[in-house]
Amino acid sequence: MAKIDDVARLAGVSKGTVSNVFSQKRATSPKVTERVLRVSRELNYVPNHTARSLVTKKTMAIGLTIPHGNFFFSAFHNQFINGVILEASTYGYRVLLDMIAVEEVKTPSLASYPIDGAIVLGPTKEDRRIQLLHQNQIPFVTVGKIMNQGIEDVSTVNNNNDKIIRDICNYLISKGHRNIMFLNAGQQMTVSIVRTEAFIHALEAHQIELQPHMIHYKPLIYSEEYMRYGYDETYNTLANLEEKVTAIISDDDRTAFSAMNALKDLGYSVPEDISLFVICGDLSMMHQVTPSLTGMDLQPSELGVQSVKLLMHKLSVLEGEFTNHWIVDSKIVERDSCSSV
Amino acid sequence: MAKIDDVARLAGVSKGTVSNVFSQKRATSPKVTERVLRVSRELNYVPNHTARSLVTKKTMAIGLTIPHGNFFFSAFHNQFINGVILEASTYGYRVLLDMIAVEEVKTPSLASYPIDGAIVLGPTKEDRRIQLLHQNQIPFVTVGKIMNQGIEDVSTVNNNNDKIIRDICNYLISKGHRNIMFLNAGQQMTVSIVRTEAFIHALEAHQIELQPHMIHYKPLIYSEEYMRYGYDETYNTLANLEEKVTAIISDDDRTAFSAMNALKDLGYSVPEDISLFVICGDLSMMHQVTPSLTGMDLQPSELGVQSVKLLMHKLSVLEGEFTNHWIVDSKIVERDSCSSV
DNA sequence: CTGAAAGCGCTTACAG
DNA sequence: CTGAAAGCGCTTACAG
Repeated sequence: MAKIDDVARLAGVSKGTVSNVFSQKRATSPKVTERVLRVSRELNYVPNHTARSLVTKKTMAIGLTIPHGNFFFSAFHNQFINGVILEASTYGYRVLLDMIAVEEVKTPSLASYPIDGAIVLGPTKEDRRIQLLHQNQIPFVTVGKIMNQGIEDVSTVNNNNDKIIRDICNYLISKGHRNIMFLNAGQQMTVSIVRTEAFIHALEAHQIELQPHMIHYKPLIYSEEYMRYGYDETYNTLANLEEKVTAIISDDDRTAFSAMNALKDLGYSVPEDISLFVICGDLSMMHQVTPSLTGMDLQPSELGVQSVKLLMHKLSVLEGEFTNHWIVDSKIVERDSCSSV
Repeated sequence: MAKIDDVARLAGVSKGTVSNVFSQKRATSPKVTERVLRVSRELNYVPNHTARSLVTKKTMAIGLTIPHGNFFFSAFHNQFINGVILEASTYGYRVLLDMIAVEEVKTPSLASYPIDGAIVLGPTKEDRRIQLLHQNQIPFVTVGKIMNQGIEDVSTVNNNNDKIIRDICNYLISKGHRNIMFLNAGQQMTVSIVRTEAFIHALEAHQIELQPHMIHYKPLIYSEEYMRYGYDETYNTLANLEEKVTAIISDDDRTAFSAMNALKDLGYSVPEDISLFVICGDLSMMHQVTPSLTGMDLQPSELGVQSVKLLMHKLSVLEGEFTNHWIVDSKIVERDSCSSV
């Protein structure tokens, strides 16, 4: 690989000048620019990214930290990541994918983390990733609320999960449902905690008392229960509960399908006997299946874009004012899986 | 951030020694090791990754290049990426996600690409990404066959797509199907080309002549047709074709759902009237829906693991012999969507 | 087992 | 607009 000295020598200029034609930080005369570029092309020269990083102290990469161990990509995450990559590339940033154990204390890494900033997906209570980032003074933004971290003023991009659950509950209650089962996300995620509170409040607002066994949490991904989540909860709850459940709120499409299977085995059909609402599902899945599934549009791609934007502000690559807490809109998309009782 | 000089001074040793206790490349006495480690902890010191990279000429990152523009993560890709990340972390490697335009000639990047090697997902004919990698002398392995690249001896990890299609066809033909429609992947992908050939051969082997309009290709992702792929092809073909289609092979679960919607609108049911086979779908989706979908297990996670292993061999981090072409097994998983005619 | 010194390939004040 | 020189924070022969 040709290096800057080779180009400088052959073009008859100094290294500094070669550097400038590539970085564009100082103007170079047209003649010199053209000559340097030509020589560079001949030698197949391209500035060494690492050497540049060492002096600029920028890696031009952001980390996307995905909770490892209790997580699996869903359509939501796919779209989110698409948004992140596309937006990051706008600023010349690349995306480093990283799974960090949320809880286990691993042996500290042997070297500093080669990123300028990070995006933390799906924070949990007392999330270790956040502690690590904070400790290493790496700017970051979380996608989702943080809790119990003892860190001030963390930048966050998020849906309004409180409002989402209230909207869903009001939607179902307005259709006459009063016995609503909630298949929530994993218990360790802060989003689940927010949702549960909102769920209880929404019911209370309509004088509905929360029945036991009406809120369930997604098991850890590698557990035996994981693959049966949705089915077991639905089957057991509907088979045993005194009061009849008439609506189910499901965290994602997979869980919804699983629940529908249980309903089928119990002899119920959707939406005639039971209404089904999916919070976070693949749009094309949701409308392709029968019945098509009513759900929320969370704008995952927009969440990705906004989290990159916020991070770029923190890294001062984006100028101007910004809010530390950005909310991405969401709205109900009605399809065929919810009906009135 | 503390640097190696600070630690060396405070611990009363040379920088070289500090370097050695962290890199473990040369032994250090217990006393010195302990002292250096203690000081490092006090100063919150961790070796600078970039500085190290500059001299070792290793970034300890591999790139995962995803075709941009005509691509969307599916469950297959999720599991694949999971395999890649997990296996890569075994060797201390991180994964840089990258979407490179497959065809457009973008302005050349302003700096070298900070990866030691790359994995190319879903190669197309005359794939630009492969040319770029080859040109920049970055070791890479493709997941999928390459065609028309003019490059010798490219390392490849792949399913045996020829065998997969033959197996599927034989499976369907053994159930009496002779009019089989094939909803293939995107036309530009090499996998589609291999599959189409195999499809034709499999039919020929049973003296079945390929009817027109029996092979379709997935449109580019941002096209208007994309969202209707599966539905339109199924509807139009079944409504207009003289001979009745009795089985459909679908590239993925999304397309299968789409096709099922068309079948419903046409008054056909699966598997009574039409059999449906999914090549590459989300296992949990496949068995959660009704009817559960018969399909192939492609072992995407294993594909990810093996492509990292092969790349590590090329980077000489893994010793010993290796084959340049690794095939990952696949097998039919029977569920409820295929029946005999 | 340890140290002193050169060097990895750039960028960046500084000077002109 | 350009150049000479120092320096980014490490690792690595070389020597002992």
